[in-house]
Amino acid sequence: MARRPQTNPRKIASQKRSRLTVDALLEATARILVKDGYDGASTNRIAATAGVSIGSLYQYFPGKDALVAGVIDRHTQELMQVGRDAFLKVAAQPIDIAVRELVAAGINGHRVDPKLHRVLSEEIPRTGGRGANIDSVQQSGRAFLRGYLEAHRDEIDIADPDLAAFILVTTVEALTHSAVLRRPDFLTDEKVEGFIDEVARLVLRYLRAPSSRRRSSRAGARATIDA
Amino acid sequence: MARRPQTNPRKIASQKRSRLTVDALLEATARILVKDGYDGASTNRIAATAGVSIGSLYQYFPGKDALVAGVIDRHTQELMQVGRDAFLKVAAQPIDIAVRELVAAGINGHRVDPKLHRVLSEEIPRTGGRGANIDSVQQSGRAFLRGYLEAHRDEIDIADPDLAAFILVTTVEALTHSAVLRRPDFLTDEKVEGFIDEVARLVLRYLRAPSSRRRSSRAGARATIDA
Amino acid sequence: MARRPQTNPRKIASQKRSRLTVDALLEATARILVKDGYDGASTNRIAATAGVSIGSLYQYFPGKDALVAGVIDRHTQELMQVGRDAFLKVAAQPIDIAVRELVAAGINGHRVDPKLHRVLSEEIPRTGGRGANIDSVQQSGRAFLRGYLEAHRDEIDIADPDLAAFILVTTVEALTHSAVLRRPDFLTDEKVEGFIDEVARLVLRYLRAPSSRRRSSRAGARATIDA
Amino acid sequence: MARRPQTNPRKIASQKRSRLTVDALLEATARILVKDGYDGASTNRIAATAGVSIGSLYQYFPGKDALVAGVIDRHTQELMQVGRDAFLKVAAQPIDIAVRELVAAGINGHRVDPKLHRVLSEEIPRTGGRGANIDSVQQSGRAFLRGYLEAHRDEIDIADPDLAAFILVTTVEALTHSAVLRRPDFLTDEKVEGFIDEVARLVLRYLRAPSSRRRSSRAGARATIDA
DNA sequence: TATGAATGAGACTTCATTCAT
DNA sequence: TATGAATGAAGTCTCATTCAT
Repeated sequence: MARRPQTNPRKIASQKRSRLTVDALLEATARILVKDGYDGASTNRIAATAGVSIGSLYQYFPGKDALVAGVIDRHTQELMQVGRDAFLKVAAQPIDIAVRELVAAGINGHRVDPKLHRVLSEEIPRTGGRGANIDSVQQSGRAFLRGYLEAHRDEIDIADPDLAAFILVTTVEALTHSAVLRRPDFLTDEKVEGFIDEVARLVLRYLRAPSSRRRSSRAGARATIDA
Repeated sequence: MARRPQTNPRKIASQKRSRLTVDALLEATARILVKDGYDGASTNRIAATAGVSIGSLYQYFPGKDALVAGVIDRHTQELMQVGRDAFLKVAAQPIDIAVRELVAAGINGHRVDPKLHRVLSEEIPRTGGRGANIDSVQQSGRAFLRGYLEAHRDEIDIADPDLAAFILVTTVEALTHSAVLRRPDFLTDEKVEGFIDEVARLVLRYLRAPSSRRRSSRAGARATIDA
Repeated sequence: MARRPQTNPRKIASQKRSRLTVDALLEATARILVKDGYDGASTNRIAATAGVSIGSLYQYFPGKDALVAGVIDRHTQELMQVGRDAFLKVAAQPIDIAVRELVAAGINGHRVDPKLHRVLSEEIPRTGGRGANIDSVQQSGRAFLRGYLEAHRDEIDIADPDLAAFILVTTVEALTHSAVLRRPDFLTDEKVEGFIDEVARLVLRYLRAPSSRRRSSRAGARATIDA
Repeated sequence: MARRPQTNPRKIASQKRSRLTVDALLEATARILVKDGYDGASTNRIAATAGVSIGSLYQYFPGKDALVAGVIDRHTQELMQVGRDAFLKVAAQPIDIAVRELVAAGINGHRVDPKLHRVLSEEIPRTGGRGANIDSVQQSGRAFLRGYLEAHRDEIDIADPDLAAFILVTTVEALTHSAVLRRPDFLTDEKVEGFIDEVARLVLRYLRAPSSRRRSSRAGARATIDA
């Protein structure tokens, strides 16, 4: 009697609902993480903030760590997108242009959600190993960079691209990260260009073959640094 | 006559006992921190590991954070000692020599107790601001480095020593730290020299005035790098 | 059709469960308070006695004091009910009748749960001010009494009804309280009437205008006291 | 050699010292009790406040309760002294004079150290029974009063002196106590006389034989109340 | 599938008391 | 006799997780 044949739509509806619930939970987790840190984020609070019952939370996530991992994943995806875009953009550019662009991308990456980034990178690692982890961003960056360096190997003076990629990614990451956390004054509108220049200089001088004294870049604005 | 007043010795005796208790607690805290991270370190467990009653723990430390702060302090002292020694040693050396030495010191610093260092630098910031903190090591390094750079300013091509000090300390710290944690293969006996060379190269090329093309030391095997 | 939405019943069911838990906790608190006093009442013990987990206790009460306050509230409600009833009953009665009735009510009030009453009035004030408190019973009694006195002001010789109400309520409360605690012999069946007479005498002589020598009721056996 | 034969003085000295230590401890206990209540009074804190080591505290008192009992004793002695003095003073006085004096004494008793009195009478009883207890003051008062009533039995209209003594002592104690704690406005300089009058009136009307309409008192000041 | 009451291990902390020195 | 470091039972409370409805 009166069985509405809406099984399929219903399913879709519930799938949509699931998605919404999951999103709400991740959103709530991120918000709380930012506001009160890892320890402030209790599952009960996350559920409440998401407007979801604690029971439902456990229906979608096996536990607290899974929620945090989910947030890390989301954040990581965004950062990697920023990185990917930057590398795509500079793939064909000479190194002096490219380096500036990539350093700027590093800073921009840290602007996606700096507070969340701080919590995620400083408070999470915890008892080690398990779960998603922000390091994957660096791994991805390293891979892209190695590709770029190999493609431009005639412009640079590097023996071991693997080592160089490690050094550069680590360096740029650390400098932008550290600046965001400890020297935000370096990133004010009027000083940020100087900061980028300096970091780019560090990188360019490192990469550039001593002989290959500039020649490539088309003297664009400040893009050419007296390295 | 000649009855030496035993008041003082007695006091010293108890002071010694206190000292032992405190040391045992810090030692236990460090050990647990290394083994199970910040969250694994409960005051009960610390007391038990130290072979001390929980009451005694609270006689000397107002809580868990105070213990961790104590451990950070101890570790920080050691690191700063390594740094101080290195700077003293190279104060009068030309930059190419100095840089290698300092980079090596950076790595050595990370060898003091790498696991503890990891925990301390990755898991602690937590609830934020308060208390001792490993950043002070970098601050101290920055100060020393600024001093060195200013003393050797004719050898280098740096506009803003403050910025340069920030960049270099952050960079070297990050590279050695990252290598210890993520690329221990770079630090094996047969490869560590290559790693040091590469980092030194990064630093030297950054610092060196483009014109001041080497002239100083040619001595010391690999000490001079073709930067 | 006709599927009664079970949402509501379910909710009611859980509300019932909550109510049971809360009641069990208050009951346990009262029992322990009576048996071992305020300090004997730990949250753990209360939870255990109530057959409830400590977690549930904290779900409903923010802490020990809240439980005690809950017990006080319950007890207070009962006492005030006794008082209200008594005042209602005597509102239109002449003072000699009324006074006896009210004194009897005072004693009855103390019979509701004398041991609990003792603990509540002697051990609770503690850390002071905050929370429910047994004083409110006296306040309420004072208010009622002031009303009665004003309504019967032609029968009595009182200048300041506020002061008189304070004096009478305090006096009757103290006498019944003290008798319960320290002279239970005054309250045995064969002596209690004498005790009530005596207290009523104290009150009546105090209230009665020296001139208004009885005239009212002569009825009710011992109800009229030769005051 | 050179043994100073001061055994005796030394003993006295140490006895004196003991006395001082005990006093300091009781003093400290009282002070802390007043300032932070029973729960704020920890043995460690008492010892510290007294400038005595915790070990010494236990040399003189078997535990915390003993200290509190000591304080109660001291306070009790003072109160009883006030009571004794008052009864001595009025032993030969007619009741209207005597009652006023005694009520005043009740209030004065509460002025000895009201805060301490509050703590002692409201926070101490605890798990019951054991130790000194402020009730003894009332017992003593009851005894004195019974004596007075018997000596003046021709002035009064009381059947059972035991019951009357109980009623009066309880009443006066409760009224002064309650006024101190809850209606300090009744005890301001300009209102206290009115309060005493009213309480005296309560008492006198209760005691006085209906026929023995004043005659005794020598119309002293306000001493004669229109009862 | 959703709900939220219930659970209980375990974290942190205090404090009366003991005892070696 | 004094000292104060040490003890540890006991208390308060939180929070990840389960499970009956």
